[in-house]
Amino acid sequence: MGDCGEECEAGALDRAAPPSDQDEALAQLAWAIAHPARVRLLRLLISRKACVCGELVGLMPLAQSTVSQHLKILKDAGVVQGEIDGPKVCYCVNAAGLARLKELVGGL
Amino acid sequence: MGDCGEECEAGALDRAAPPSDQDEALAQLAWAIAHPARVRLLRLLISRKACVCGELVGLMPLAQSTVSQHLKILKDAGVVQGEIDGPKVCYCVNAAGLARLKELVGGL
DNA sequence: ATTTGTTATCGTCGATGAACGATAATTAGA
DNA sequence: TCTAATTATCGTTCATCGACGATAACAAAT
Repeated sequence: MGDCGEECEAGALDRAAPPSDQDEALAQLAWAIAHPARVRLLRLLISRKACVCGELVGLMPLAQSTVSQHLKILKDAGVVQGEIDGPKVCYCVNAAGLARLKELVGGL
Repeated sequence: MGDCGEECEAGALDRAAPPSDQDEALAQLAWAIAHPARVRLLRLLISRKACVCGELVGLMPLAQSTVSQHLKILKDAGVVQGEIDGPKVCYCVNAAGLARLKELVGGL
């Protein structure tokens, strides 16, 4: 499994450096999908099984306000996007945000 | 950007289904890296700039107990692995866990 | 203008996260 | 055995999350 055999000492590296922007960006994106409900919402939007908020609510075992909160979190993180469509709101994936998430995770 | 133009209605899908195992697994892994300090720790271990807990502490602007907690979280999530090496503990990446994270995120 | 339907926000509550200092546990060496 | 060094755990404090019901905000139709 893990190969911790050889000693590996810290090279010349900033001592106690503050978190880098990349670290913060990844942490923020990861946090957006760090909840089963949000993962589910994201998957539903990706598969385009549903777009309108009301439909999403119907597919989740959660109250409308709770789903709205989760959608807001996904939106604030830039993973999801919402367009007003009459009295309803049609959510869809923000391709750029999702790509960035994949890129940052893949680049680990 | 987003193409929310066409209507997409929900097909035949379980109403209010509980979160699937995959959703929970991804959420759990994502949560492990949903904090800048943990991302940084993971990056340090990936680049093998440091393995021993003490060195990691020296590279973070956090108390020893806090770093230990974050390492425990990463370990519990299966992203990191620790082997006892004398009085010290040598941490290293759990390749399988990291691969699973990448796989789940990439599969979105 | 009023009503109806849809979504966002507010306020609250219980649970959990994040940080720290202090202390225990463990191991190697004197 | 006792000490020194390293790491994990405990207990506390403050802040934030997650969930809900209730209510406000908004658009369309009557």
